[in-house]
Amino acid sequence: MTEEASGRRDLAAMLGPLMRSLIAIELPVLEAHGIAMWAYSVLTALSESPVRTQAALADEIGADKTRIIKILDELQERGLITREPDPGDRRVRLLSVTAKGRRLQQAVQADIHREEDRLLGTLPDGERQRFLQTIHALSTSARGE
Amino acid sequence: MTEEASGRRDLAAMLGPLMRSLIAIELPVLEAHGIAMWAYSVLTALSESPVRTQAALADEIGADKTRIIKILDELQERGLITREPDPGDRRVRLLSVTAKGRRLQQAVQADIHREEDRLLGTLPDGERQRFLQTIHALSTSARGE
DNA sequence: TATTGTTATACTCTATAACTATA
DNA sequence: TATAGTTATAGAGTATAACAATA
Repeated sequence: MTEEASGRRDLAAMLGPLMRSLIAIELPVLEAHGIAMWAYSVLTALSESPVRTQAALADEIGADKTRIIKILDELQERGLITREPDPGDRRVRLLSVTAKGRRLQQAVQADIHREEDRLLGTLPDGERQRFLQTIHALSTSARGE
Repeated sequence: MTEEASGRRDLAAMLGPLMRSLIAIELPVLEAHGIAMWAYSVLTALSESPVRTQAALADEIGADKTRIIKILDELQERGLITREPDPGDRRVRLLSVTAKGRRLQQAVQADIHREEDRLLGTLPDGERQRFLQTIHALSTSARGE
């Protein structure tokens, strides 16, 4: 028995190893596609919808506005995103994904989901769907902090 | 509609914000009890069961053997853990939690669970229990990587 | 020679603050 | 003056490699 009298384990203590496994799964996939993790995160966020300012994008992916600049530099240079000054307010940069960027994002995500499914395959059938829904609900409610 | 044609979002992309929320919840609690996050992680691991080598403990909490040394130094100095050379092999250090350490761990964990329950309170009733079970199953199966 | 724990070093990641350009 | 973006600097966190003690 590895369980304790205290009832249940901490959520973070359970999610930590899970996160490490997921990252270990993702890293080789990302490397195979020639893209770094945060860059993929940016690409995914922009694939969901364009963003008006870099600060908003940084906030959306849980990063700092200063941290994503070099990432955006590289993505733009590779033609994976566009990054244009807003004509209405030339201080802000309008960000969106290009067709090429979207194709890369979808290819990477398909591979990642395939690997994730192996991990989720250990779950009973109905549980898997419920779990994904619950995670989604919690993660979106967690953003409003 | 924030959803994409791609089906579902990445697990890591959903768990990331959730982890950040949990850490944001834990930090003030840990600070109030005067213990750092990794130190609490060590205390929790040793509260579940003693460990024979420091490397095994490090592995168990997902850290590096060199990283936990100063943490163990402090925990020992504060009388929260014991750390004795194994008489049978004096290279290894036998690690266990003291009564004082266990009391602290339980106090901190109680506070953390209380805060976590607020977050989980947004879930429908039955779903919450199922979610905890699934997370537990996945996290333990994730350790065998 | 192999292993445990330790220390020292270098490297990466991240946060803070200062700067520019626009408004 | 205030805001978006950028750059530079410093700090924390982490990994790598070398070392000492024991087997």
